[in-house]
Amino acid sequence: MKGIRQLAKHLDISIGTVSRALNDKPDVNEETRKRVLAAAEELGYVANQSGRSLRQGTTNVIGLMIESSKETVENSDNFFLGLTGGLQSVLARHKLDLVMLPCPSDEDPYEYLKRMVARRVVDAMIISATQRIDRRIDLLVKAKIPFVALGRSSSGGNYTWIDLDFEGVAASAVDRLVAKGHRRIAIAAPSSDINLGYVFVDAYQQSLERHGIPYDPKLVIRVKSSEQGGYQAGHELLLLDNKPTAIILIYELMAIGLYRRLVEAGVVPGRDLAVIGFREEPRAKFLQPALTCFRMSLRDLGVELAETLLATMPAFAKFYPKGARNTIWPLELVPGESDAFFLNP
Amino acid sequence: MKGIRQLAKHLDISIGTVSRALNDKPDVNEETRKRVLAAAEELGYVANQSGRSLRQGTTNVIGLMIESSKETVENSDNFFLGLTGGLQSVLARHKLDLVMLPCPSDEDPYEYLKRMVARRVVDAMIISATQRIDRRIDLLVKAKIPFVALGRSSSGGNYTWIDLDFEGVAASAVDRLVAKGHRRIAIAAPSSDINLGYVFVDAYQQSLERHGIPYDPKLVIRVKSSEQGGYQAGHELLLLDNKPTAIILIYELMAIGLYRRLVEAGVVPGRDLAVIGFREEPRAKFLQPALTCFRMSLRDLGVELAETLLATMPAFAKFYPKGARNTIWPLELVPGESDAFFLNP
DNA sequence: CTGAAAGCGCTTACAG
DNA sequence: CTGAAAGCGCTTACAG
Repeated sequence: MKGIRQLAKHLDISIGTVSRALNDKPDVNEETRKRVLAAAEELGYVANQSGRSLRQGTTNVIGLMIESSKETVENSDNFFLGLTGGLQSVLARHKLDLVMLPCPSDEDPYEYLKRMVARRVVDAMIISATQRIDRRIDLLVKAKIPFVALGRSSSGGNYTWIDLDFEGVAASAVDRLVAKGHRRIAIAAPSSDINLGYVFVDAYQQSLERHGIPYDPKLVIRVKSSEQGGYQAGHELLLLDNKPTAIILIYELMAIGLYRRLVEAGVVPGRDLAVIGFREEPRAKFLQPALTCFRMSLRDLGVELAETLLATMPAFAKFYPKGARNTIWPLELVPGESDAFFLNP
Repeated sequence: MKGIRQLAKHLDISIGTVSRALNDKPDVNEETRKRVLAAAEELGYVANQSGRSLRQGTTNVIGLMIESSKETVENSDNFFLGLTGGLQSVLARHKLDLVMLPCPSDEDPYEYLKRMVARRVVDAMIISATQRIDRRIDLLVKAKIPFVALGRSSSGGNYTWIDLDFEGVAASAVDRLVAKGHRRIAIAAPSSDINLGYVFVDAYQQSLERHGIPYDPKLVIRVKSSEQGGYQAGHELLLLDNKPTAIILIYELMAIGLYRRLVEAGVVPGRDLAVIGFREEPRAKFLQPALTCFRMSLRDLGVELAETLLATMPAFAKFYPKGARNTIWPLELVPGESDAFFLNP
């Protein structure tokens, strides 16, 4: 089976009718439609996507751009794979397919995205790991490609995004620690220019202020968002003159490295130092003592991302009356033992 | 900037010349080529992929199919993301792009692949997690789509694959344990129909035989390929009447769950029970005592996969004289402490 | 309800 | 070296 032409010839009808039957258009004789569908199934005919795309001006493919830097590969969990389930469950309603576009680590993400967008391989894009200044957003806005960003940014003006509730996490963590008597609370923040670092540190600062605790820049420890970064954070923390009694982590895998460094130094998390981790993570689950952290559903986030994205696409907006919007995605506290103790005054 | 037509008009030359200049064809005036490239860069013109694909009959896209079952999402590490670096470094030589195609968990992988193949969204495919009987392979062979499978299978006859050296791992693990005095060696094997399970158990059996150790089916513990599976394996091992003194794991994350169950039972890995894990994994690195396991480079495997795939593609075979082939990918033993003790006779 | 035809944006023989 | 034209495989007004 080659193309629609052969299928039409085989059925002895025109290609127009075959196309209409296959695409569920009205005004096709039911009998004819059945014959066409049966023959297509039998001969394994499926319309060539390039032909469709060219004619329709739409690819019916949604791209999820992922950055596969060495750091991401070694340290990220399956964050993106976790999103795909929710994304696909929504996209499937509209017969849209999801493809993941891994940006090569030696290619500039901006150039990569530009190329993908210009070639029109997808109808819309999901980007993530937004930077404080992120030219990708300006690019997408300017190219008028529907998109949603997982993460806020200073770039792009009024674009559509969903972001995790870093403010809520920071406030909740600080409140919890202060309630247990902590006043010197450190934070491990990313050394990169990723936007969430700014948001998190700001929120941390404001939370301290609410409790009348002076902000000490020495307690903001800048490290890589990785297990190694967590180890490094532990290391630097131990070198501080006026040691903090608690630390809040901004990235899930940091906890593993941090615990490791603390154990080496004979410091017991949850007894000598209070630790609050970020996102609950299968890999960090077995840490002893159990890590206090925050829970969210990647699947639900995927659903929200997809529905928000579709709301920005002219062809689907009507199904999503909530419209393109900006959403702060909540996380739920999961109390553990890593911050259970009360500080003696 | 819309299409090649506008670009040509802007330059006041024909679209044919524009196309030839952009595609590095010979017989284009150097001056003209420069003008075209400059104008394309300036106006941000990149050829529409659908138009190219339709005309050329090739998409210049390679698909990497990944299955995103709940189990994979929660437990697999970034195995696939780890491959992309190596894959892309080879594909970039030929201006081929890599897309990851995540099969929705509620869709049959066979149907998903069939749809992707029929729509001609990719020129060639990489599949993985091959089953003992895997209809996807028959499908790809029949459809004459170039492909390479990461994993052997009984299906498909003489197809192109790369697979890990499970035989070598099993032999090396058994030899090592026997040398330390072990005679009752258990193995945690996958409960699914994935082909590597068969290969691994067979190799384990043969290795025992070489040492004249009788095969005891009770020592083959079938569990899920996950951290939880490892926990379960530990649990079942502890219930055995005639307990093994050693266990070989077939999946990297099992070690974490196994350790957890052993610790609960007061059984110390590396003292009371010898443990040999499978692939070295960042997440399992911090296990105490350090896990004896096997190392491989995902990046190098990605390179090998890409080069093998290209050898199966008529347009690129000439660059890869080694041709389409079947490769057993070696792993290197990384000695740890988890099996360091000698068994008292 | 169906068919004939146009045209989506490209690349590529072919002619000059 | 360049231009004019055909045609890749579809979908979709348009005519009947």
